[in-house]
Amino acid sequence: MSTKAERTTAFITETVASVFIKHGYIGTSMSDLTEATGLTKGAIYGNFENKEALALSAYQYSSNLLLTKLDEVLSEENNALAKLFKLTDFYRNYDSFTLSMGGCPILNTGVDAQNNNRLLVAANKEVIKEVEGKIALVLENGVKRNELHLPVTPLQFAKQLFTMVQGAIAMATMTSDKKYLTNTIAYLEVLIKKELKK
Amino acid sequence: MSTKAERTTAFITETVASVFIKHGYIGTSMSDLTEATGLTKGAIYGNFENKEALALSAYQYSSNLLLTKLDEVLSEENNALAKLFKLTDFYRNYDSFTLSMGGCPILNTGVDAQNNNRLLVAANKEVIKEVEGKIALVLENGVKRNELHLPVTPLQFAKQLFTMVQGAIAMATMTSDKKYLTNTIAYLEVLIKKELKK
DNA sequence: AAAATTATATACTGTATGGTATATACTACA
DNA sequence: TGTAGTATATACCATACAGTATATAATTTT
Repeated sequence: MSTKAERTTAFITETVASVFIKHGYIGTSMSDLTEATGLTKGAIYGNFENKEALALSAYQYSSNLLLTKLDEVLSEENNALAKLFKLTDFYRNYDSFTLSMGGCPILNTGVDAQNNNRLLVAANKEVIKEVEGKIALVLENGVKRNELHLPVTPLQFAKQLFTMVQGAIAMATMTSDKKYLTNTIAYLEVLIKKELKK
Repeated sequence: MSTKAERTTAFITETVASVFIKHGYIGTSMSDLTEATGLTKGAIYGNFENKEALALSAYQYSSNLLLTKLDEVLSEENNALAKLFKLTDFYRNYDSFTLSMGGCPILNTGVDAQNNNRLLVAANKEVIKEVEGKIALVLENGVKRNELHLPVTPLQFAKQLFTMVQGAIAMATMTSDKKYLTNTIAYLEVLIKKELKK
């Protein structure tokens, strides 16, 4: 079993993750973090070197939740097309998935940190690559197993798909209107049926 | 001609606009603004009630640059389809258009202000509506003049189009990779030819 | 259970923050 | 050109910021 200290470190990371996503790196103050955790600065600085290290740890925790969930969603089915529809299903209600996270970690961190924190930007780029890679892998295996055909390379199609999803997330976030998500997902499902189905 | 004071007010607004878009509302300090303008706090607070009023004025200036440009782009041609291709042409190099603005005012302000400034969020929602309205109007007139046909309502198609564009902007911004823009625009141009062309 | 170790709380840095009161410099009109 | 009015600069608030030194409390290990 883990030591008390390790559990405290994890507790801080998990607790502040949504605060950083909500208010951004600069927008989050140390007092926001002591308030959220119920701990003091001494406790926080005893577990993390500084605010930036904590923000990075928090981002890794949040993005990992997303990446793990995607793995889970994409492993529910065997057929590539079925996997893709599980994926669209997941993103149709992405707003409720990200509610407890404080928003979409990729979008919020990616935009907020752009001109403020290079480490977070770099980490976010890596996560985007991973997501695209997961989708591309599904497509690639689908082609190999002759379950679908693609108009472009797997990675290219994955990028295009994720771009549309991310656009829907951005619009839904900015307007507080879930319809952007539902409509885009509906469009994507038609697109998958039309373009990929053999 | 305008008075010196009016010109100073305009100068401050125009100068700080990109700073606010780059660093966000909270991420922008008064000293950032005095540095950018070369003026002192006395000058700034003599022209604006507070930081929030200045940020709002700056956002209105930035978003107006975009809205005006869109009007310009959409008035270059008469035919609806030609107008749409002028629009995709514009967004293909949107990154260079927004370079001097400090980024995309809609995306950056929309995401940054989400949990920090209600006024900016409201203003941004309004701008999104206006952009969608402009695109929808082109589509609507195109249908009326029998220049194209639509699978859905003009506003619905406009929203879907803008969502994809905004997704490309978000991805290009977060990854510093322009290909998201060029590829999405290429996709949209094919889509317009396939779906709307009579 | 006691001692050694580690983790957290308290109290405190120096600096930066948004904002203001007032003095000084400039502008615009007579 | 002189002067009233206005705009900007300076000097200053009180507060909040990230971060630290040290004291106290809790946890391990023996």
